[in-house]
Amino acid sequence: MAEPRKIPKQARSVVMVETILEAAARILEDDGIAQFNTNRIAQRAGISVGSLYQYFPSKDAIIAELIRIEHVQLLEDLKAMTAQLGDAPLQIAVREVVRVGVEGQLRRPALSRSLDYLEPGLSPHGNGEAVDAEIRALVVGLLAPRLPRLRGKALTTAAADLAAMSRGMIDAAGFRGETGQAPLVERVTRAALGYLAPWL
Amino acid sequence: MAEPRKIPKQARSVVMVETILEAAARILEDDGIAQFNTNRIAQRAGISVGSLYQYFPSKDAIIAELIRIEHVQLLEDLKAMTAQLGDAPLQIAVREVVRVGVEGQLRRPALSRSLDYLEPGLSPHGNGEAVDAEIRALVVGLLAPRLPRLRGKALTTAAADLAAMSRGMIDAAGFRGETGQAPLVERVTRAALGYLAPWL
DNA sequence: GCAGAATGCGAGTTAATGCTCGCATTTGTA
DNA sequence: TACAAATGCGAGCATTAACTCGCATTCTGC
Repeated sequence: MAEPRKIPKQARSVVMVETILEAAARILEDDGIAQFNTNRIAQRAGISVGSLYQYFPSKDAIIAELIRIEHVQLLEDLKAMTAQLGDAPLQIAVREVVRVGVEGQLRRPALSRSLDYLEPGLSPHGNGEAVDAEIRALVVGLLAPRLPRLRGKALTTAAADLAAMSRGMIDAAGFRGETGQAPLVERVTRAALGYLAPWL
Repeated sequence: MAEPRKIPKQARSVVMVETILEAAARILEDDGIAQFNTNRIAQRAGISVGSLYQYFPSKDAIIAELIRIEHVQLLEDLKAMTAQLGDAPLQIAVREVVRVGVEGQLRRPALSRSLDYLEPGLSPHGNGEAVDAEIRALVVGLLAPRLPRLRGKALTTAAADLAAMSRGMIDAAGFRGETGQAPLVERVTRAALGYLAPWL
């Protein structure tokens, strides 16, 4: 999974990259992982496979880029939320993190679920790792000052557990067709706070 | 995904079915989903593709059977546990359900994760649905008498949420290489009880 | 307007893989 | 032993899909 062969310089090629990614996303949403192939992406995008391979070295690179974009979006949303948070207590902080997560995953539920399922299949050390590390660090940064007794390995484990349980519940809810966000935020928040209770 | 063409009648063919399933499981564990194909399964099982297709009508049928076996095992473990449970309080009941789930998923963590990942890709209405319904009913049957105020839609949603959060956390723990079960059981139980707290 | 760079094309190549089919071998039964 | 049913085989067919490559078109700077 090397870099794209060409880096878009002209406006039309920038548009093309966006068109490819949006077509890929729609195929994951509408047709599912099994139908996700480069020929179909090109067709849906209204371009040729050749053009696709000008900007993405492989099919996996397209998936990786979709995941990266989603994670970057999540990171930005989390940063914006954190800025508003001040020194709010743990209950509020956790609820806000969960809310940002739910909003992000339910924006395009089928797409998010597909990407969650595809993620572990990608090459272990993509360049999206940096973004993920930043997300983990941000969550740890929210928990640590509010739970002084939670530190060391338990702290990173907690961040991983909270992420895993949220993702699991949100994916399942999206799969069941749940669209209302508020009740889901409440449920996930309860579970998360229950998890963290011993350190409160 | 129809029934197998032939139903094993002689001992050797029963052995063959088991050999095929075990080979398929090992490929999922050792080589990953990408390498999971019928030719490789036959090779690893030391039999021919033709023989494989005598007993499984398609590749998906093999996956479905692996999932079904795992779910049947889970159901039996849950039943055995329930029989021992008596009228233990909610905290104990939840911990025991979680423990059975953790033990089941961490018995062969990589396999369970692969199957979790493959499950949604299968044809929607496989015959494994009956087992799943029984599992859900059993969990509901454990929760309902201990949480009288939890009923109706909230009850089934709770069962689904608890399953999703457990699976998410356990899969992630397995992925990180966590092998000790007791700490994981504790963490998942805390989250589950936190989720259920409003109805206590 | 022109040259060259950038972009775009899509038929074709190549490899992987799900699955079939006609035949060979083994097993159960009389 | 004789026979049929059950089981087993694996070369090969058919399809799918990732990816290439030589050529056509469009844009940019001078």
